[in-house]
Amino acid sequence: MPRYNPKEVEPKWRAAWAEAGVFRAENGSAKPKYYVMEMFPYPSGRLHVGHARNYAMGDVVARFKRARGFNVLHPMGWDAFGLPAENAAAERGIDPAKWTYENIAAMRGELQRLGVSIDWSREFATCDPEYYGQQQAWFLRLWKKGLVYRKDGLVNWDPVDMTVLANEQVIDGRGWRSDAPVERRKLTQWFLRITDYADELLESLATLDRWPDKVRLMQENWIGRSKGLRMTFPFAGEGVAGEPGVTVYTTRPDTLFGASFVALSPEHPLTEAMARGNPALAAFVEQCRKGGTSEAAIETAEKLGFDTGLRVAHPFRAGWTLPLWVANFILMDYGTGAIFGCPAHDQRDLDFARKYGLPVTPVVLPAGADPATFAVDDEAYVEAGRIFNSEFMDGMEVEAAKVAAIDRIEAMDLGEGATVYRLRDWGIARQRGWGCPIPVVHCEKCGAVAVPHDQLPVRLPEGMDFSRPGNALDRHPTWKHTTCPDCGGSATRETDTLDTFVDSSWYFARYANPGAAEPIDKDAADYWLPVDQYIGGIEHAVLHLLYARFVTKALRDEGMLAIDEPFAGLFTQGMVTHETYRRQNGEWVQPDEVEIATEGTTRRARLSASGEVVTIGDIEKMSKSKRNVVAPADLADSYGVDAARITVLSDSPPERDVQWTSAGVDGAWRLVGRIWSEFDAEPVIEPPDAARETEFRRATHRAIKAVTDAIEGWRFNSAIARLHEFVGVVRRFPEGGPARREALSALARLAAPFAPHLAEECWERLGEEGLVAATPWPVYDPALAEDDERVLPVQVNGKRRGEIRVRAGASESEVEKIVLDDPEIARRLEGLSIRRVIVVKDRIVNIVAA
RNA sequence: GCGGACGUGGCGGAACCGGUAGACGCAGCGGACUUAAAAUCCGCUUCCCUAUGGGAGUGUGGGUUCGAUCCCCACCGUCCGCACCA
Repeated sequence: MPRYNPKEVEPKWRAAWAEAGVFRAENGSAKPKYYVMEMFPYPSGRLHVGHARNYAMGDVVARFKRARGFNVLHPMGWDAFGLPAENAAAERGIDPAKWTYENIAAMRGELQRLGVSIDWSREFATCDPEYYGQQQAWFLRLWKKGLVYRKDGLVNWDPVDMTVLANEQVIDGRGWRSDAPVERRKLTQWFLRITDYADELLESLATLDRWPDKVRLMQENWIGRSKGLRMTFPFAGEGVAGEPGVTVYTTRPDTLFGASFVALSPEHPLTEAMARGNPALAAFVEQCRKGGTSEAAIETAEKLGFDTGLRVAHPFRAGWTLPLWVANFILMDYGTGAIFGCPAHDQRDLDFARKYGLPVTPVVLPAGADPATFAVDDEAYVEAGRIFNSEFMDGMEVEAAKVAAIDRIEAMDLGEGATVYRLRDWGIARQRGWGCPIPVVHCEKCGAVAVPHDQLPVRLPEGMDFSRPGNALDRHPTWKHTTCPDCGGSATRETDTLDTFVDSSWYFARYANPGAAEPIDKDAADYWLPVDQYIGGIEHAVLHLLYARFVTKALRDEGMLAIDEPFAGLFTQGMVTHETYRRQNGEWVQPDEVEIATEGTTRRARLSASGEVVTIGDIEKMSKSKRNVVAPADLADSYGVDAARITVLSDSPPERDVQWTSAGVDGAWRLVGRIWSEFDAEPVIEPPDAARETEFRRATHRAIKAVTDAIEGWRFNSAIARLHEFVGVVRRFPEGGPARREALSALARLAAPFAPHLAEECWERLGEEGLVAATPWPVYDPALAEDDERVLPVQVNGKRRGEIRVRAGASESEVEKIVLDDPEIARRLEGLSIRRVIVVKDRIVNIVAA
């Protein structure tokens, strides 16, 4: 009996699939559509097992849905702009486009080798001019509409990558890619008005019922809507020329009578105005700016303040004035960049007030506290209670008092109820050469002018110089010099390019018809969208998934899409992690270059080649930069693609992170061999035995049900466990006959989403027509999948004391009689009197006795 | 600090609605086949004890229930997100 030889079998079936075109999605088919996609990869050059796991998952779903009769769209593309290509260009002096397309070719080959059932006819890369030209087209439409704008402002500057970052790309004060501390810089920037959609982005999260709660919650927190009061404290006495007062935002207008100061952000325009004539204040502002961004400075969080000497008037009591401070803890980015401080009911204000000796007046009384003696010491009281010390609000609950305060301020014309968001507009310009050019020309006379539609795409030039840091597009000798589309005079092109998150914010719509002359083929998109199942990493919970939702809504309002949300279902798969290894000189080292020795409880790592000791670092997500990658190709070389696919899917539930170990591959390889040997075996000729046939058929139908349910519930690891069991069953019934044929037919089809090549080979050996990939999923007979006899455990006082056999569906009284007649149970009940017998149909019996 | 998730054998994990805890795999042990090994196949494998039986057991301590890995409360631990957000 020859062993299964994946090296011969696998390429044969991939060729057969390609020839038959079984994975081609048909626009407008009469079948129900199903759109499943994984987040497209950055073409780093090589697939690692994390990719393999991700795409294998999507492929299981795609193959399963296809077998269930759906017209499946399972596309693939490349998120191809970005810094690694520039870095490669800088290091090796090669063209980033060449580097990128070579990587794409290599990774496409690896993905194809994995046997993922992708419609390759729809493939594109975001660096294809045909793609980014269409992106430029819709970008200009949004500009025309006012959703794109330019603004001078403080931006997050990554000093290592030498580019601007969006707020979403700053993690703990550091660049999301470079990990370098982010600086604040003043720059003219391009923005997308995502805040126009803040409410809808928040509200429609509720419609995403097939998204993980965690992701919805993270987006909710990121948008950070809060309701409160925006109001102005007029200057009392001397003020700032031309300014009526200080406008603050608060969510606690109920505590206005507890106010003891008003404070401005160091970056507030009023602060800047005052600092011009006040060197001490200017020095304070400078001091705040210095410490402001570093992680350590935020952690220690010492409250610093500067008393401007000015005073503002409290709105509710004539003659009551509050001092105006500048304080380092007030963010210019949030609310109005100014607050009123109520130390008794806000911890931060309390810390500040204690430090600078400002009054602390409680105005919210906890239930049961004595208004005469209640005081706040070092801990602000932030819970519910009744308002006191507050004139017209006295006796109200907090929520009622908020309404009353807002009403009063509105009546006085000093402010109004307001909603404020944490979400900021999306800064989309990057000072990089390898990105989608912003299709705008700057003319001295006409200003910023859109490039006319018939001149799109604005293509990147060849021969950019990446050998120095900074924007290679900007310093290209000729590219930016052009003429103004309006007046024909000399003009320069915009040399900023778009954030790569723009590229990935609409690609799912382009797959519907990637050759369309418009950005989005409306008919095709109406047919395919929304994506039924999107699969990707949790790290994109806010960034990519928020941007894609926003762009979808913006394009919908342009009439380019008919959907409100791009992704009806989202699955966030776990990451594949691995230890990291680092040489003494700081270079990262790949796991396959390292040997690990265990001495007692300590583990030491050395380079296999030289014996040099390397440091064992943290367990992290596999990434090219840390070099802690394991290539699926190595697994596939030794065990075949199917075993590799089973390995990455079998050990852990899909949503969980897994620390990579090659241990599982032996089990996967055995499964492949065991399945094959059943198809390869000569059937044993035995006289028919009706009881055995029935038993076998029951097991087959149970297996079909179990595997089907597991796939539908995204329990791929359990589905594979059920396959293991089913092969064991098939093995115990070697006699040839209809039941065996039924079992083998089912086995091949159940295995197909996981081990598609093996399944085809088995299908052929069975003598079936056509490809498994184009064959309907097996259907189980419920009557066979359910046993007609049940083994019920019998408990006495909750402890298992025996079991009985009854027919399925036996009534309570029937079961009770059988239990009480059972001699073994009777022995257990000796000397006890039965209080109660609980029978759960087809499940369990519990006798309560004392 | 705020919000969330998770905690089950030597290991990865299973248990879908509150109903036999540990499916399936890995590793380990024993056996078959073999001159031998590999491969393959079969069996055992939560822990403890005075062992054809009994007891304990799903991070810890309580609670609800006939019955809790599952629900509730408190605590411990791990991980993730946000964080001077007014």
